[in-house]
Amino acid sequence: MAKARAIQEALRDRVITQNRFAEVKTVAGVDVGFDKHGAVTRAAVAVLRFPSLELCERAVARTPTRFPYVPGYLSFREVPAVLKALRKLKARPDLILCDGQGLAHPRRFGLACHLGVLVDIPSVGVAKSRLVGEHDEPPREKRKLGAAA
DNA sequence: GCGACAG
DNA sequence: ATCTTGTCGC
Repeated sequence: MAKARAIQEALRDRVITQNRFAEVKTVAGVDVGFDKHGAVTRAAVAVLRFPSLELCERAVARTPTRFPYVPGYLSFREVPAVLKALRKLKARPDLILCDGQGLAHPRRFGLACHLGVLVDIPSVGVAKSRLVGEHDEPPREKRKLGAAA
């Protein structure tokens, strides 16, 4: 696990938070599942035209599972299969949405960051539940533009 | 030592 | 993630 930690720390410095004002014409959605009782990792990616959301292309890839699920290190388990699926695409998507956390990670380097850095494509983590931290319920009303942080 | 813990 | 019955809400 120390090795994974070292890789994580190194790649983290390549995360860019700035808006690069890229025009998003295609968005990729990625999710991972497992076959053979966890022995095989299976990643699927669907690329949609934005904002019409019509399907452009899709790809599925399988790789032998070589890393256990360890909170904080999920990317090491799922990223290999995702990279393989992305390599099958004809065109690189402009943005990637993936299951799991991105910056909301104890070391600010969740699955979305890890993937985004490796393929150099802006990515957003869309987790279904919380890894760490807590928050108050956001105000129902939208904050005024330009209001103080 | 105990509890929490993306997927 | 994966399995899986009963239950809840629209």
